Formats: sequence, structure tokens, C-alpha cells
Amino acid sequence: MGIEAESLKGLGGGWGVAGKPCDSCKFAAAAAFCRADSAFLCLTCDAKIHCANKLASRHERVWMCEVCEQAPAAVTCKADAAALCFTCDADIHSANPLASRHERVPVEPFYDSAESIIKSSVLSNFLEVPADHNLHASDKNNTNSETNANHHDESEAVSWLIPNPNFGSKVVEALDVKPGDMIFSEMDPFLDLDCPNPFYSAGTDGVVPVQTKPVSAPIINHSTERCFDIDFCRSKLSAFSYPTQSLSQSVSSSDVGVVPDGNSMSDISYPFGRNMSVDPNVQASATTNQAATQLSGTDREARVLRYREKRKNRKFEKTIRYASRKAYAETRPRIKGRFAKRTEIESEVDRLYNSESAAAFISDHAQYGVVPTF
DNA sequence: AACTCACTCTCAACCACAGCTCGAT
DNA sequence: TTATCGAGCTGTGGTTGAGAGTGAG
Repeated sequence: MGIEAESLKGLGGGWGVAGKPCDSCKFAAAAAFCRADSAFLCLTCDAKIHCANKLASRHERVWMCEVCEQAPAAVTCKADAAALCFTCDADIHSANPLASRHERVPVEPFYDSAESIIKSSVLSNFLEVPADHNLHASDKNNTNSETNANHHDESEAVSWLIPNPNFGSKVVEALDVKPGDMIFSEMDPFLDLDCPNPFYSAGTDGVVPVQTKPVSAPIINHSTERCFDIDFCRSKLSAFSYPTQSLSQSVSSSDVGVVPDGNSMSDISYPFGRNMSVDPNVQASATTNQAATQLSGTDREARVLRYREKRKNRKFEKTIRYASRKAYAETRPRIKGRFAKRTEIESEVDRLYNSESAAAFISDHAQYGVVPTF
């Protein structure tokens, strides 16, 4: 079981929600749960305790839930590449039919020290994926589209995950991502997962799915055309068993009805390091409102999960909605690639077969059963 | 540096028709 | 209220040609 770089960032309360404190040192955030000791341990304490003797080193340990960081992970979702506790698993994968189809396997315990596993995982990630930071600094001539795509994706993920505004902006800056590269409208389609998918909503034979009318999401702000139509409050993740502190934060930020001014919807969407305004007054007001508009860790987490979900399922290749039409199209006669009337084909065949040259050709090659091409 | 030419690549348009939608009866 | 009919619309794939992009001279 590898630990993704993203999840590593999340260690220690990456969602803005304080992770469960280590039962040993009571200081650092717990990173693993020891079943034998029934204890939550940080990396240091885990290494200290479970490397002390051979018996301790055989204790089964599992990672903390990557979402809530409050409970030991119980399952690993392959689609999300995340280890989740029972609560988060139930909440996330009951959110929509698509999510419920995610393949999940029981989390596998580990026996080495958590720290060494993370180090080796980081090393493998480093070797596996070209280091973007170094890449951008040293190899700006690399125009490989795939690399750029990965670069962009990681930049997106960073923009979602970085809890500290300054840090976030620095990372984005370090990744050499221009503000224009992170236009919200580009990502927006991947955020709103609540639109019904005709492929999954179809209860018929699947050849021609029943198309349901799209359900329009509630509009948050009617006063501006630039309002993005996203209702983060619908996230079922708010039902997580977070400490009341984080819950109240979530409620206060989402339920007080803070009406963003002008472009501030994008401020909500990118609460950290996304304020492109150069007007100091606007900056000041934005800073003042940031506490109110800043999404809680729960909301951000929900958004990231939605984004990941949509990103995994987006398809750039052509999708066939009607297999029967495809079958007909493939068998349909053509003339220079265009569909042709069957009568035209028949007359064309007649013309070919009735011409003198064709008759001579056929008589010469009669034993081969030549099929005319059009 | 600016221009022309040849070549490559991308993408919209075209076609017929089965099957779906929806209003009229 | 339900069933039927028909007009109109949609989507399907291979080929083509226009236009954009690129490199050499």
C-alpha cells in the first residue's frame, strides 16, 4: 500500500481540521493506529515504540483515515486512491451511485515503521513522477503534453489542498502556474457532480438510455451573472463525525448567508491564494470576509473529492450513446465516406456490373468472386 | 528579417436512416 | 385517460477539403 504524495500532505490535519493527537506524545498528529495497543501514534512515536523490540515490531498498524484523520482506516478505495475509515467510507460512497461503484478493499496493515514506509513511498513517488518543481526550473523547454497535463493536474490538486494561503500561493508560484492557467471555469465542470448521468440513470436495456431532464442546482446568488452555481452545502460530508469545532466552523461559514460581492464567488472557490485583485480596498475587504467565506476543511474536502471523482470519470474519447445507431452506421453503404441511399448503391452496382469493362473484368476473375468496392 | 512554397496535421461538414420525442387526434 | 399516428429531430462513421501550422529555401 503506497501513500500518495497528496495524502502525505494531509498528514497532520491537511484539511484544516486538526488531526487526532498522538496518544503517546499528545503533541503531534497521529499518523497510524496500532491495533494491538489500541493507540493512535505519530510517526516519531510509532517508530520509537515499534522499533523497541521484536514483539512490538509485529504489531499490526494501519494508517489514519485520509479524510477525517480521526479514525483508523478500514478500507482502501481504489478509485480515490485513499484509505478511509468506516464512517467516511459510508458517507462518501453513499453520496451518489457513481461513488457507490468504487471498488474498495479492506485496508492492509503494515509492520514496518510508518516513517520508513512514508520515506520509501516518497522516494518511489519521486522516482516515478518527474519532480515538477525541479522540472519547471531546469527544463522549461519540455513541451511534452502529458507532462504538462500532469503538471497542471498537480497544480490543481495543490491549489485545492494547500491549507495555508501564503504557502499555497508560493507553491503555485513555484510550479510556475500562471493565474490564467487556473481559470475557475475550466475546472468548474468537474466540480458539480450532482448532474444526473444518463448512462447510470437509464433503467432500460442500455442501448438507448432514457434521458432525464437535468436537475438544476439551486442558485446561490442571483444578483450576478458571474455567479457559479455550486451548492457546497449539499455535501453529505458535513455529517462527518468531526469535532464540534470544525462542524461549527463549517456551519457558520456556509449558513450565515454571506453573499459574496462581485467576483467573490471565485474567492469562495479558491479561498487560498486566489485573490487576483490588486485593489488594496478590495484586498482588505476580501481579507475581512475571508474568515466568513473561507470554506471549512470539510467543505474543501468534499470539493476535492468531487473534483477527483469527476476527473477520474471524465472521458475525452468519443462516447457512443446509441449502440444500435453505431451498428447501423457501420453497415450502411457509403460513397466517399458519405452515407448513400441503398437505391443509389444498387444502381451503382448495376452500373458497375453492366458496363463492358466490368463484364470483361468479371469474366476474367470469375473464379475469385470479386466483391466490388465503391 | 521577411517572404514564399511545400508539406503535414486538424477538424468540421457531408451523407442516409433507424429510432426517439412530442404534439395532435 | 389512454392509445395511436406522424412530423420533426438526433446520432451514427468514413471520407474529404479547407485552413492552420511548420520548416526549408
